[in-house]
Amino acid sequence: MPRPKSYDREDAIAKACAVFWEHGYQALGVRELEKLTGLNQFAIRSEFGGKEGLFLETLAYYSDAAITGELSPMLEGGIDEIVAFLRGLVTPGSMTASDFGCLIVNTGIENARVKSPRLERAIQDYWATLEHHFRCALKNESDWQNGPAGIARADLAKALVSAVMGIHAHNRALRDKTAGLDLVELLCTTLLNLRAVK
Amino acid sequence: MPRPKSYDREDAIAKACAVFWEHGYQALGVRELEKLTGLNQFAIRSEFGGKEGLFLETLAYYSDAAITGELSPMLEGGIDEIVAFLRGLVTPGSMTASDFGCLIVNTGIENARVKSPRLERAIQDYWATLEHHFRCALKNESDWQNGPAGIARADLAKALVSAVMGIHAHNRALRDKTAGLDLVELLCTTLLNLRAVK
DNA sequence: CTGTTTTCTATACGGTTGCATTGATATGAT
DNA sequence: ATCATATCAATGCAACCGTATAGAAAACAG
Repeated sequence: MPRPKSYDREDAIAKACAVFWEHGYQALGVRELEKLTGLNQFAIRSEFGGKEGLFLETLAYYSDAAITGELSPMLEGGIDEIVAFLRGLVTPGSMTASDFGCLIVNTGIENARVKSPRLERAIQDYWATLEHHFRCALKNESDWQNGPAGIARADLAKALVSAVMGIHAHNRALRDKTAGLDLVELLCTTLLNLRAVK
Repeated sequence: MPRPKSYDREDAIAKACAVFWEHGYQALGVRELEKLTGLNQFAIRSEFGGKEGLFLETLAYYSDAAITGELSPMLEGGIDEIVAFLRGLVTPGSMTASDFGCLIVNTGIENARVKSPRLERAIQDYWATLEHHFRCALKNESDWQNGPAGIARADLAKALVSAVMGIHAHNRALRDKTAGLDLVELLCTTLLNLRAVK
């Protein structure tokens, strides 16, 4: 029987997620990664397939947590659920509000250089999923195809995706998890108005 | 008399700006920087004070170009000028529309790790300037302090700053300078509506 | 042509990168 | 107790990092 592993896999990924979130992918060396996660170098290679492999698992872990924990109410909900999600982005204590922004946003900006196809796909999938959730909530809310001000549902969903990126980017740039608050409230007002005049 | 320099200072900064914009700050090595800008390593040290010095001049160059070339109309203009600026962010051919996003946004996300105080200040100054320009244009437009939907002018200006970050981040993440188009149009609609019911 | 000045090219430096290798170590089965 | 197995800590590797230094090269003054 083999020697037992000195780490808990899930726990290690959670720690890796936190440190990649804060420091970024390229900037974080393997040796620093060891110290911060409690993993040893051999484990990073054999268990995760090196630094990029660990990072990919981290992205999946982060995405799953966000989707099941924060996005999912929008699948069955409406504008109220969109509003709740948006407010969560700038609410201290919420999973999606962080001084370090969003791991996916950060990676999307980094990866324009790294150009890893695997990272690329993880990122695009996440944004497609977010857009899908917005679409669902907007569709659930009503049967309008074109809003009162000529706003198409599909376009509004895409616009919200850009806005979410901006809220996260602002939070990180200012190291303040509430930096994007004004955009959040503007969007909430717009969405609630949209329903009022529906 | 000294040996003449083999480079044009302004031209070198413009090239450095382009490559930092595309590849980021940390990710771009000095040797690669040499090749891409035509500068030699000695010049980077003696003329600009090393890699960070060159990058700071690059940030100043980028900021000045954006402020004088794209932001300034908002100082004397109104909502029309804000709309024109926002549309420029996703209009191919515009200086502020790029597959690589925005140098300041990218740096703001990188610098959460780099933690250089000099970079920090350049970034914060830029966003403060952008917010100021939005404020001016909104103030010029009318004398309302609180918009019809309870939107304060100062809050709207801050919201627009977050939105600009999001548009750039989306453009870069998708390597498509029009990715943020839907948010741009949503904001334009909101702004023009705001004026209509003023 | 010589001397002075500044930039140039080339090389060197210590430190870090991600990954690979090696021999010790810890487990349960036999 | 011995063995098989897989993980561990430690070290080595070539490549790169940003910077520093040294000698060659290019300009003009005298």
